[in-house]
Amino acid sequence: MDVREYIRKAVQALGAEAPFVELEVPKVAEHGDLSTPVAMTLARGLGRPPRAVAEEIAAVLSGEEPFERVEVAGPGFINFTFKREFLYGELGRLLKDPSRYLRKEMGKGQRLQVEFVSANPTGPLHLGHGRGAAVGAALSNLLQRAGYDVEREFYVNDAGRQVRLLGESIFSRYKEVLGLSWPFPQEGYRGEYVRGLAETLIRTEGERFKDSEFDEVAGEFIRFGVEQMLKEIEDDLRGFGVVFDRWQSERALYEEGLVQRCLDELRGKGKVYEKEGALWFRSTEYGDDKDRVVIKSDGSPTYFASDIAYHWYKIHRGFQGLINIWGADHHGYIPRIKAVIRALGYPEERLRVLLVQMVTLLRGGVPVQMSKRAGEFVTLREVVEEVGADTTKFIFLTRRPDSHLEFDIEVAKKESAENPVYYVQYAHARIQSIFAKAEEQGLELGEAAGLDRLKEEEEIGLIKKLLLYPLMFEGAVREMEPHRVTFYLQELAGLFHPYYNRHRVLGEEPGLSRARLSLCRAVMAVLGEGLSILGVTAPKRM
RNA sequence: GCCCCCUUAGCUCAGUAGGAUAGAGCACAGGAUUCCUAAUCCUGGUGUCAGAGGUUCGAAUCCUCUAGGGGGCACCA
Repeated sequence: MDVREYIRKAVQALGAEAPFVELEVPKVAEHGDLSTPVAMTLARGLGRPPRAVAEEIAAVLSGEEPFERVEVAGPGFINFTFKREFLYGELGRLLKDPSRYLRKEMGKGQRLQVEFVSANPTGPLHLGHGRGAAVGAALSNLLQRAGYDVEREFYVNDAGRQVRLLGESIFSRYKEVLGLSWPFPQEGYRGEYVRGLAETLIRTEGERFKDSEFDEVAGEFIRFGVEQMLKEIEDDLRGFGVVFDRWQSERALYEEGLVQRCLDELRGKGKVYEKEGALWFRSTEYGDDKDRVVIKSDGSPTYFASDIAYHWYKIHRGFQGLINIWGADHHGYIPRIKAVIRALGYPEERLRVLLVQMVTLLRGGVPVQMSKRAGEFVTLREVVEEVGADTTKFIFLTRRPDSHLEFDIEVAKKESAENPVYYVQYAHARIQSIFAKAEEQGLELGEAAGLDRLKEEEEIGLIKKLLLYPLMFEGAVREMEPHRVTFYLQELAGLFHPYYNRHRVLGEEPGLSRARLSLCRAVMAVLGEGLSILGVTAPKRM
């Protein structure tokens, strides 16, 4: 239903140009099925009153095939009402090839990389990581359906201080379990899982590190810890239904000389310089507050060094767009990384950073106390086990990522009967069940036919909503906002359930039943498509 | 001190690229099932869009200031 094309042509007939034709669904039914304020936007440039421009555009459009009525209203809106035959025709197209109708080609095979979660492999994933995972996965799915070639990547910070602290924490527990002692590192990881790791190590490696100093065996402890934690993280993510295409190790960036090569390139471009024994990156040249240290005066690299190399490497791997999904606490880091992109000679739009805000965990309205230092926190795994992956994801995806989220475990569970996710899934399951019944009754499903039998108000409403999916989809892709899908699905289910209650699909005269089955099939296809974007299951039975 | 994000109904949140009379769910009250799944449906009302200025035909949306909440400002990661 590309109404935009009609409008664009009509605008051109006036000798004007509309780079983007805004379309909206009017809040009031009297304003038609769809509306555009384009005349008002153009009026200024044309130096003419908005209503006059609107009248002229409307005059051109009123002859076009899809429209029953084209009206000018208010300050200069153009309101469209579709012909029934047009709606049936579009529904037929949707049914004929749902994925073609529902997945608008926007990416043209452009390669995009979405990097998300990227939690330090020093502990289990917590709920905040879960939010990033849900958003990242849904966004990736969304972009993929828009024709982008998407890679999902997890960046593993397996170099540097944090993993060393993990190693030493394990080492200390290792000694402790063996009845020896080793001072626990100041900022070590105090969670119970560290003791578990130490015990595992004793089981597999025995007591052979018993008399060692940490420095002698640091490499082994770090490698072991990282490996175990990564395994656990990957498991947790799988349990959450989130899978990555690629895991990029930070350590590998060093080992393969990529950090060095990248810094050399920057040096060649004059973007880094030596001062006071350290190597600095000229980020002020790109609007950052101050230049940033890349290599410290003791010769060791900062985190920034590998992050520079990492982004350099991503671009060199041929991605036209990089999307980073970060926790909001990293937002101060954005100007620095953008500066890197520009210093390397690429437009900063090459990188888009989406921030995901913090999650406050509640249980029955009371905040759950978490102490990172003491290693006490509620893990993603625990929440998924208690609440379920579908519900957890759905809750994450019913909020804008950049606003704080209160996640009340009790509410998420208690609501389970009236939880939004079930509301949507239930619509899907109900339709499945109608089909099962129809099959029992030997009713031919076959090709969509007799759609013009759908005359009930609820049916017309459903059809219109279905046909709006592409408009929603396009907006969600453009703005990279998967939560729009979530809201759309709730609205669609909100039209289906009343319809289901008021009208019967089966048991009507066969022609009508077949038409209604077709409508149901379309609703199911759209629900299924949307849920698959969100990574939420579409159950056949509930 | 400087910077970023947030503030919309009792609660949790939407509000699509500046558009018309600001919306859902929850909660609350009452009702619907001999019939395709009652995880459903129907009927009830709710707003100083944090506040004050500004930009314009038009602002919850853009700009400035103020208040409140969160986060960030290292040769930390």
